[in-house]
Order: sequence, then C-alpha cells, then structure tokens
Amino acid sequence: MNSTDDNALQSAVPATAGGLAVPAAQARAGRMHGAAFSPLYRQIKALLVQSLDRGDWKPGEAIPSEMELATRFQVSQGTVRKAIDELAAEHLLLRRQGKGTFVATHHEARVRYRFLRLAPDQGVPQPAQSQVLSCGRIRSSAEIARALEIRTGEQVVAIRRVLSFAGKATVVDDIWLPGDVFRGLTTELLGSYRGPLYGLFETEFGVSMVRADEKLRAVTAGDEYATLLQIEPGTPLLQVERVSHTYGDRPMEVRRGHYLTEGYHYRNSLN
Amino acid sequence: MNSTDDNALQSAVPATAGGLAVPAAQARAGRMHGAAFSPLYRQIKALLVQSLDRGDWKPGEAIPSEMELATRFQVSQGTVRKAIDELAAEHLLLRRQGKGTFVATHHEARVRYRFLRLAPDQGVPQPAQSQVLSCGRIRSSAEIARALEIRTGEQVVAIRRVLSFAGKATVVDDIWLPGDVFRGLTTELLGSYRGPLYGLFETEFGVSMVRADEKLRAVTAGDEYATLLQIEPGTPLLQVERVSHTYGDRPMEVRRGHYLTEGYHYRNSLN
DNA sequence: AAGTGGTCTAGACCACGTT
DNA sequence: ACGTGGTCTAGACCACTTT
Repeated sequence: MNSTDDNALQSAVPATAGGLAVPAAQARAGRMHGAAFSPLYRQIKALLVQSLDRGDWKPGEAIPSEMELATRFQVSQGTVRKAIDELAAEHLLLRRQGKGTFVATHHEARVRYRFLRLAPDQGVPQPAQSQVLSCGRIRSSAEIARALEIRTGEQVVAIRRVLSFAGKATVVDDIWLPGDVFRGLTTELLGSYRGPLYGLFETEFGVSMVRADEKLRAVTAGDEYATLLQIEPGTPLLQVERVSHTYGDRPMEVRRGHYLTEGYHYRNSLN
Repeated sequence: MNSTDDNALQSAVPATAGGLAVPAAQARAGRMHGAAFSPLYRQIKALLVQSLDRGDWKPGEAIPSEMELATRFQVSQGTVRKAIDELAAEHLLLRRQGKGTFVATHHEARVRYRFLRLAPDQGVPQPAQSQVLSCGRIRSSAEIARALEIRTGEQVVAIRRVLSFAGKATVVDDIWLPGDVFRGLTTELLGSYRGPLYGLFETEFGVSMVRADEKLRAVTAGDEYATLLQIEPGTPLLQVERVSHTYGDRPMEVRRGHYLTEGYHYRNSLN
C-alpha cells in the first residue's frame, strides 16, 4: 500500500466515509498550534467508531487485526493500538489475546451488569424476568424530545415493563425510543425475545448502547406503582432516570425506572 | 542500558522497600508460564503505589520525571509511561504536559465532585456547608468492623454531620473511621477545617481516598432524620452506604449518608 | 534554551489460541 | 507453524511550560 503519500489516511478510508476535514498527514507533519489539533491515533479512533456506527463490523464479530488496520491507514501498529486501547477502555471493543479484537455486544454476561446496577444484598445476581405491559407509539413530550434530541411531538415508542427477580416484581420501567429508528418494535417482538433489551436493540435495530447517564432520586410509590409492584402505597422507591447513548454519543433511549430496594440495592463504584 | 542485568529493578528500589518477590528481570526474561506472570510496567506501577503509600511524594507534589524514574528502575521510558498511564486513569496521579506528573489531591475542584455525586436539578453544584454534630470514639459494631477489616470491638471514630446547600439541610452523614489511624481527630479539628473531609484526611492523617464502593437504597425518614433535615417523617430519602479505600485498596472509611433528593439528584454515569 | 509530558515509529520478542 | 494481541525497547520529534 504505497499511495502518493500525501493524505495517505484519507485515501485509505472507504469511499462511504467521504472526506476528512483534517487528514492524518497533517498531524504527522506537526502543524496546527493553538488550533483543534488532534493526534493521529484519535483520528484513527474516530474512523473506527465510524465503521462501528456504519455496521461494517457487527457486535460480537472480530474487527481486522492491528497489522491489517495499520497498513490500511498507513500508520504504525502502535498508533492503531493506542486507538483501540481507548475504545477497549470505553467498552466499545473487547480485546482477546491470541484471538483478535471484537465488537462489544450486550449478549454477554460481562457487559450485561454494566447497565443493570440492581444487585441482591446477599448472593449473586440472578437473571430478571421481564413482562411487557404495553408498547405503543405516541407523540413525544417536550421533556422526552429534549433528551432524545428530536422535535417535540415527533413519534416515539413508549414501553412499560416490569422486571421480577425470583418471581418478585421489583422494577417498573418506562422506556421511550425514537420512533423512526425503532420502526417495527411491537409488544409481540418484545415478548418473544429472551435476554436483555439492549441485545434486542442490537440485533433487530442495529442500535448499540455504549454509555448512559443516570439521575437517581428517592420517591414514594403512588397507587400506580404500588399496584404494579404489589406493595403498599407510600413505600419508598428508587427512581432512576436514564439517557442511553449509541456510538457517536447520540441519545437513543430515555428510561425511567422505579426500583424496589428491599433486599436489593443499586451498586456503584466511585473511581 | 547495560547493567549487570540480573535484578536490575530490585537493586534500584529504595532500601526501605525491601526485597521484591518477583524482580523485574524475571518478567523481562520471559519466564513463568501458567503462573502469576505480571508484566514489567505493572511491577513498576506497584512500586509507584508503594511510594505513594509511604508518602515519598505528598498529594499535590510532583513525582520524579519519567526519564528519572526510567533510569532509577533501569527500564525504558515507555515502560514507566505505561505504569503512570494506568495510575493516571485511576486518578492516583495527574499528568500535566510540560509541567510534570502530580499526586492527586482532594484539595481540587476537579477531584471533589468525583466523590460527591449529589447535584442540583438545575444550575451548577454549589459548595456545601458542613456542620459536625458529634465526633467520638466507640467500639466498632460487627458490621462496621467487617467493612473496615478490623476486629469487632476495636476502637473507631464515629462522626455525624449535616451538609447544607444554600442554607438548606440536605444530607446527614454517619461516618466511621479506624481509631488507630485517625488518632487525634476531634470535633474541634473538624470544625476548624474548611474544605472537603477527604482533604483533611490527606493533610492531617496522610490518608488518601482513592476509590469507593456504594450501595444505594430508597428509605423513608424516621423521626431522627426528619428532625435533622427539618422535613416530615415519612419523606423518602436516598440512603448511600459507602466504603472508601486508600492506596492498596485498603478500606479506611465507612459512611452512611441520607440524601434529601428534592431539587437534587444523585448523578451517575454508566460506561 | 531546557525540561516536561505527548505522539509516532520500527523492530524484537513473549503469551495465547488455532490450525 | 502461524496469526493474534501484549510487552519492551530506543530514538525522533512535537507541544507545553518555565527559565
């Protein structure tokens, strides 16, 4: 792979990616002083995220080897490695020595409990049973629209479900998804699916959740939640508001959960 | 880099560190197959943590330059760099280009809000006022002892305080600390101190908190907390149980907080 | 100008898994 | 035996800060 050298990276990019504002050669040359300077490995990283976003490599699949990518982008293996290092640290990729580097997927025990923080006070986490109560299309409220970065009134999918552990109803989730992306999501599809919701999003809609922000509050159960969770009204519940993001940090889900924290807790680690 | 080769790392270690079980040369030579193999940079990392733990470099101070450490440990700069990279990722060290690498300290805005996750629903976080209600020595309960990895009945410092934001009491914290480490901690010392508690622990007791695990639950306020927070009994509160760790992952604090989440929330990020 | 961390390269070798 | 990621090295140069 010996191009005419200038813009080596750019020319190596698949045609669909279009032109880069700042070709890699520029960073290599060492220009740009007070400006937007971004090192080569970050440009490589951005290209890799683009490929993930485009679905060039699917969740669970291996991406090309470091050497392959290095020759493709006309950089050293070390530079590719540093790009992949960051993506692995962010859990977008998963390295397995001797085997390759794989696209992270929610169809794995490891990754599952990154997003389900409710754990039993004693014993090990048990898989939850999900019961979908409703799933329909509505016009988004201003609040949901803002969080999803769509226009107020645009169509969203609204889901309500109950999660149970060992037969005991523990979580009520209300979920909102952008309607145009999740076309064809129905109660039946949800009901027929085994495994985590984010796994379904991956395989059925090509949406990989990568990061989420949560806001937690303590509230008391009103009649509605009390009935759903079979508890007394006034029982304290942990309210969890979540906005989940896919590859380009694009918000793709809003979720409001109400957790019954009796015998369970929300675990967190401060680093 | 031509020493007499064997045990280059070990001989470079300050005398106080004593002998290493596995000298660096072993990793370099490439022995140890199914065994406990640990790469060179992790051994360097462990040595750096030892130095931090011994207080060779105090919070806020610069550690020696990468080149300096590389010659001291008889490894390449890249190996030292990788060790420091991990410590920086874990927030034990802080890199500042052109200036040096510094020991992380809680006397900084950046690091403060890593451990205080309560944020206002609108606006930017305001500094909290702390009012210490009590501070005394008691025998540890079995529960606290287990968390602090001390014997039941051993002396612990017990602190109760209230945090207020803009004059409104919002948090009640109960804190337990191992008595032998926090000798001389009194209500007066706590009262005379400005700034975060973990800053005081650093400067007065040489204890740097590095990581914490939390368990969150929703509870309702009893008469005690209701009085302290000037709210109605039965108001929902966010209960936060925290175990904080210092260098070497040694537990050094148990804390049970009760947060009033009206106008405030506990923010979290799932990566 | 000098010193620090940050990037990039090229090559050697090791550990792990598959063929 | 081969291909993958993982480690380690040595050297060049860049970006940032201070002298």
